[in-house]
Amino acid sequence: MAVEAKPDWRAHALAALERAGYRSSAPRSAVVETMASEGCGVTARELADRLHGRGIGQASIYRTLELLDQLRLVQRFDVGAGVARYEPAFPSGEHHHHVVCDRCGAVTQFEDDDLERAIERLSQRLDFAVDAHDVVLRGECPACRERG
Amino acid sequence: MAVEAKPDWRAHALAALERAGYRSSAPRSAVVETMASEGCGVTARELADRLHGRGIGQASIYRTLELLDQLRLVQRFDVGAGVARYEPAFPSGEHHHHVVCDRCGAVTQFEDDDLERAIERLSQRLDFAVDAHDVVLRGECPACRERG
DNA sequence: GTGAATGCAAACTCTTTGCATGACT
DNA sequence: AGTCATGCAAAGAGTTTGCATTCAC
Repeated sequence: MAVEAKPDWRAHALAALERAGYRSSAPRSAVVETMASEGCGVTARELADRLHGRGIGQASIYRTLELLDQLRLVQRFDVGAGVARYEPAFPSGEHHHHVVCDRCGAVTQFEDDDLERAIERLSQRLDFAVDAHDVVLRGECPACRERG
Repeated sequence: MAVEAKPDWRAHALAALERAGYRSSAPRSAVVETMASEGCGVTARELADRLHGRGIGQASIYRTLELLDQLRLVQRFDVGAGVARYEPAFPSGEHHHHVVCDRCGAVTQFEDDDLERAIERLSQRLDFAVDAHDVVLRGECPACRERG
């Protein structure tokens, strides 16, 4: 738990917010703080549940997440079920994708250069100006497989 | 409009429902019918709006879509915004993925063998027993690009 | 006739918004 | 002081569920 997200996303995010002219406030800091320690695949509701005890309203959570998303400080993704998940995004542009367990809902991440290359080549032959992509794999996680 | 989905998904779907022991009913037929003619990327709400005039309740639409999804007769996917989209699925397993325009929301489909191969290779080195995948690209569609 | 399927409406969940209050610069 | 940002609560949108009724077999 509480493993710090790689380079120091927390500081990066707070600096970016200030640079963009947004005020520093308790809710914003708390969201950044929690996402930095929480890491991958947090939902707004989870953040809200955790931060409500500190007197932070859910509206601020959603507003902060929207803000962070606009500034490209977090990446938003869906694994179905109509709940948005968020995770820290790094300026380097490096990223990963997700595998979801159909039985227990567990979300794990992975990276794959071949996949990235295939998507890049593919993007060039499409009419669209592609600037982002999401890949979600579905299946059974190791734990559920063992359970039969 | 009303272009028939390739091999005859309509007949295939109705037969599969019957074979699985489900009763034939007006709502189920209407959903299959509409999806066959509508094709790619329909939302439950769109179906409901269209079929409500024929005295079909939205609950039946959702229930039928869930059923078709379980039987793998439709593929469900999300392009964000928290709305589920559905489209006919073929037993051959052949499928495609989607590009979404960030500006106007237009959804287009594409296929790519390289991409499929990359995902297959990748799936084998993961702990998960992967049995499905979704890929969503995002960007600007040709029309929006021209508009600047 | 009997049980499955339906339609309606209410309930739920996630997310967004209006507005008065409070906080940062 | 002047705004920007917050919290609360209500409103929205999409989807699910309970239940009496209807329909397929």
